[in-house]
Amino acid sequence: MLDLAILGLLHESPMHGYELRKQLTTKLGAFRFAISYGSLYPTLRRLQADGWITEGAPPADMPASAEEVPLLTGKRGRVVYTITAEGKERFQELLSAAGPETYDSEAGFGVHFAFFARTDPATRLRILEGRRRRVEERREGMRDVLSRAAERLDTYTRELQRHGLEACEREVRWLEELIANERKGNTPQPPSAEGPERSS
Amino acid sequence: MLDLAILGLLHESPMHGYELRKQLTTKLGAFRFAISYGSLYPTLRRLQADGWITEGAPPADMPASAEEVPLLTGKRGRVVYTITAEGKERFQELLSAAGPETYDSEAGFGVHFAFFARTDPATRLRILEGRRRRVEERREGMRDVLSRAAERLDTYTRELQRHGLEACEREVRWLEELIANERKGNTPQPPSAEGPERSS
DNA sequence: CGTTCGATGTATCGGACCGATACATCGGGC
DNA sequence: GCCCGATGTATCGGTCCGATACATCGAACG
Repeated sequence: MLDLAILGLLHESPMHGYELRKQLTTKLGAFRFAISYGSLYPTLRRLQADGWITEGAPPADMPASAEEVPLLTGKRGRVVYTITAEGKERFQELLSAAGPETYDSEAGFGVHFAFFARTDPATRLRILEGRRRRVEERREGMRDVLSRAAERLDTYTRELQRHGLEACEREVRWLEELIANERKGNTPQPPSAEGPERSS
Repeated sequence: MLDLAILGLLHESPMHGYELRKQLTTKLGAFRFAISYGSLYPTLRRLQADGWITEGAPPADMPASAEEVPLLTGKRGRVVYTITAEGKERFQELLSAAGPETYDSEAGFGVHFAFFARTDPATRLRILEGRRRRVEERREGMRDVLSRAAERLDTYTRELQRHGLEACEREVRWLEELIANERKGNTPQPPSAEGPERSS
């Protein structure tokens, strides 16, 4: 899961750890995702041991990134990680492997979703529908609590449930829009201004 | 954090592990919280070693729960955990200790919030404002990404950010309602039907 | 000119927590 | 009589976090 995120970011451009972490928290952080160095560096070393990334700038057979690497590293920069060809294969493999862990955790879904542009349409749909089902289950659970046991809850607990339920309902609606868009054309969000959420 | 949750639930009524876990995921689960047995049982043993809970039914000086315990256990039930007097003190202590870890994690905030009915008003306000500040920071981060780097993101990543931003904005609004209510009267959510969120 | 300070950068350790798993018992359906 | 799903206790390996310790760089300030 962290593997996927790191490989995906390094696929776009080589980076060192610090920058990598920033991108992880900003680009993928929307859906609750913040990785600490205590996870990042061991993972980087493991990815390196498995041959999916290499330490040091691309070894001259990748001149395409010659314009970007210096921007990120200066020359004071320390360890720059670059994805290998095997790493790119591994990335695609992880992208398609959308098991239950993809839907269950916020972070897992967020990371997969962030790389949807490089995911094949069938997998995209599978992930979105799996996620929707998962959130619907959560929603039903909260509805049950609120309808069947509301009088046994104090005001704060009830308000907490109400807010959680509302968040679930919004997410389901969001997912349904995305699924509908996915089924129609491939274009997920046609350039119709920035206010399609005003429909409700 | 898990300590607080367990002590709070056992404060209401003695329970065994299985039931405890169900309550943890339903009552406190609204704000993302699901504990596994791999955390629950070691924590129970630690709480027991520290003298905050005891194994076995309440030792006869607590006849008040005589109606509830059999409902939960039958007589086939195994280990029933009961909070001690020291445990109740510890619970109050943890309730008031609202450090940054209270605002930072979803789970931490959710658990504290669920016990607001037993938290003093000053602490309630402190927690709500701390949480609001935290979510506002997240929100600003996402706004920056969307306004300053939107053209560098693909459609899916942008949509992910947009959805995350919207969720943050909703949560801030929710927190502000709660804070306003907290400042006015103590009654957090007066019985004005169930639709105060339609104001927007 | 030095020096202090915040941003950048690499790295590790203890511990919290998860996910899977193993087992055992109970009530009820077939 | 037998199996099966819900209830119930417990552990283990592994993932990830939070705190921390460093070291370097550019800029601000006296």
